[in-house]
Amino acid sequence: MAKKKNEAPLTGITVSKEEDFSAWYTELITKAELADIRYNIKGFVVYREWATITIKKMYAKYEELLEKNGHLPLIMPSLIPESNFLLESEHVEGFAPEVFWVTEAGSSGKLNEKLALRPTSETALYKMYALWIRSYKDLPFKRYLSCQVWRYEGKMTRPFFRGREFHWIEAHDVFSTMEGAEEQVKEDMEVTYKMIQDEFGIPIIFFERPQWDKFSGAQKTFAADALMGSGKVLQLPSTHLLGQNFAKPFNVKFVDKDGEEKYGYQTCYGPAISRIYGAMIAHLGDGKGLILPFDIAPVQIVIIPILFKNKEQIVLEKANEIFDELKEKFIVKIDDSDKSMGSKFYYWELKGVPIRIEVGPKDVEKNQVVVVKRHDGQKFFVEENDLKEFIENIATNYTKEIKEKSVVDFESQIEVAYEKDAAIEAINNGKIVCCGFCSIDRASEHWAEVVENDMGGLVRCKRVDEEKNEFATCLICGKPAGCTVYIAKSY
RNA sequence: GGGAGGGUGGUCUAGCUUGGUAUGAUUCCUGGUUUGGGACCAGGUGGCCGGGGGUUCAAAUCCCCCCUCUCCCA
Repeated sequence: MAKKKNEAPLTGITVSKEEDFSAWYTELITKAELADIRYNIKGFVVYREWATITIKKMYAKYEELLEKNGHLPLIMPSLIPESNFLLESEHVEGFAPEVFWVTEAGSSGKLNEKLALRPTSETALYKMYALWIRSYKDLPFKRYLSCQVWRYEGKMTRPFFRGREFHWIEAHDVFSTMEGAEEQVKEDMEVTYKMIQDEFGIPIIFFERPQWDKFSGAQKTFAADALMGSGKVLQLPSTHLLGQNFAKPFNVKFVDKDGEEKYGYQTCYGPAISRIYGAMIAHLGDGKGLILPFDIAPVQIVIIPILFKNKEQIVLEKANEIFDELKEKFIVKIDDSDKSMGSKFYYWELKGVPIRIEVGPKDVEKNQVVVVKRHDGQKFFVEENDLKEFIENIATNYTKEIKEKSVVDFESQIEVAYEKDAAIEAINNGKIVCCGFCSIDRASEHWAEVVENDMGGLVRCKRVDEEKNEFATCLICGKPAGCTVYIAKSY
């Protein structure tokens, strides 16, 4: 960050999001008091009150929908014995480099068996699943946990986006057939659209990841990429078809109708709420600070009394009246601190409170108030008698409005490329490239490395919502194309 | 994984080259005057100068190690 010298710190944001995203994001985090990065372990940050309230609400929404879809909650230990962890070899290989290990305890010193701080909970849960699942009548078996996980990230960390500890939900489901598992993957994707796009206002597209980029131990991985504008994408939730890859080593078996013992078919789904929060504030925020969806804002309405000498009393009385009228349905706050009016405006805009109500002496005289919407700055003079209905109306539409504004026209960001040079140019122009590619099997991994090195983009791979294959040859190796893929820069 | 730059009251910082009482602003607290888009006056609180070691009569400053943050590139 380019530090400003000798400048009194204002509460507001001083750099534009478009000109310097990193500096903007850092200022937002600090000044809106979302995270405190002064906790002295690399990659670990403190989530402050304002962020925590919203994150808890996001969890609640997600959990409600998962439970509606038949999931039950669990709380699992955060330590996993090494012997569990080693059972599925591909999984171990993928996660081993990132695991925090607990090797010592108390004054007695070294532990007999080292314990992993869970980087994800498959190897903790499936041991238990093997004990709990007995019959086809137990299936489908759908459980989820809301927890934190630890991964020793080598990449640059950034609050909420990427840390060595993050907060997520993981759902782990078992089915008697492969078809059941495949249906679950589709349900996971629907849930993702509903939450991320409709509730949190972030536009996404699902891709089937290539074999070399899938979840370690999965048969297939489907991952949502958030479209962050300017062609860059950010991976958000992914859902994984595990098939019987884990069921066999963990012995997740059931007795079927025909009396035979069979292995279950599994899926897992992992929305990282902390990262979704980061993506949300980054995507929706503006030069004034946060913009939040209505339901998950820590404060939904702030009432600001404008206090003139000798008229404080009538204004405060009116403000309290309005507060009482709205507090049943909404989270309302009166800011009657002795700061000046203007600095209160800036402060609550920074905090992303969706609705501001101003009450001044003039308003009291006219039996009206001033209502301002945070996300578009629209200002209304509202008759006192109409206020409740007016606010309810804003509340209903607020999130829809910010979603519509934030939906990126995906098609306009795509550029079809038949030549590598054209593709490189398109990537450099901030486009997502659509092109032919040899295949998504491991054999093609080195061609993806070529893409990364020569083009600066990553193969996000096959789009889930289309099945086209219109390219004759692979853009990179020139052999017949096996599929149509998308290539984009990534955060 | 590679590179660059930082860490001094809560925050932003001056001082470091050339070692010698820690600089200013802001926040916060007290009192007063104010208030339709970042108010003002007066007084006050607040520092193991990121941590450890070394050199020195003397270290924020010089040397070594560590921690941590930010940014850029793969």
